[in-house]
Amino acid sequence: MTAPQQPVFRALADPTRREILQRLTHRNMTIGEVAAGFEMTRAAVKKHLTVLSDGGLITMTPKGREVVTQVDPTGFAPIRDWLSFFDHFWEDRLDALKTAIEQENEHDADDQ
Amino acid sequence: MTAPQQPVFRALADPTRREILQRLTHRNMTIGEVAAGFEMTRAAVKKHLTVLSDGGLITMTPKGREVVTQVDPTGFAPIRDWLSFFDHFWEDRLDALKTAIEQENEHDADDQ
DNA sequence: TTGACGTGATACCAAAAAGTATCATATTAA
DNA sequence: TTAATATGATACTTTTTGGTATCACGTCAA
Repeated sequence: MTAPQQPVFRALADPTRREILQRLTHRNMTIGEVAAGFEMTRAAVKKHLTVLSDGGLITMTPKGREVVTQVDPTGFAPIRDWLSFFDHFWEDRLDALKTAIEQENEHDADDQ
Repeated sequence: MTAPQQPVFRALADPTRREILQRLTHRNMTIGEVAAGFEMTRAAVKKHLTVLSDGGLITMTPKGREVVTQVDPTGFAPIRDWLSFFDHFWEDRLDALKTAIEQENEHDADDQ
């Protein structure tokens, strides 16, 4: 169970892709609709969508001759998990700091 | 107050840099010590450290002729903030879904 | 059925990023 | 002081990535 989070971080590294994600939260869109919202070509936008899909952040569902793209909330899990590692770390650090301060205070009391 | 998060996402996009971050949580290290833990050259590792620093994820403090690198917990804030946008979105969506289900149940009761 | 429409796929280009090699500079220790 | 050490800085190579252009294919509508 180790680190297949590269596709997710890769997907989020580009500002256009992050923008696409935000827009898709408002409403699901076909590939053409997403592309219409950007200055670049359809092919470029579709590449971004593929990267987002590879990262598990969106799903692409064929519907007739169109393809509906929508955000997949579960795709964010790997990032959250990775970040939680640091959360635990900070908690432990803070606990240690707290303990140290308490002991320091006890010593101060002893000194008096 | 909008979106200077590109450097952070950029910094996290590379697996070597994420690995460096994790190792730095165990103990602060000089540039040389960090570099010693990887197969690549010092120059390459130092580049990664620069990117991490630009992203605000680590601090680099000169100490004599050495430079001590350490994780900066506050640097993670931009990502968390960005992710929180989606959190709120999901919450709202769930609330809407819950309301819809409740109304659905009321209709069912009416039908009986 | 035929043509327009939405998408898939491929080849190609340019810029950014990852990495190496090399040399310069400052600091520490013998 | 001198030599070893740690880092800074620059130039260069290679790979990845973001982007365009083009054409093929399936689907829908007149």
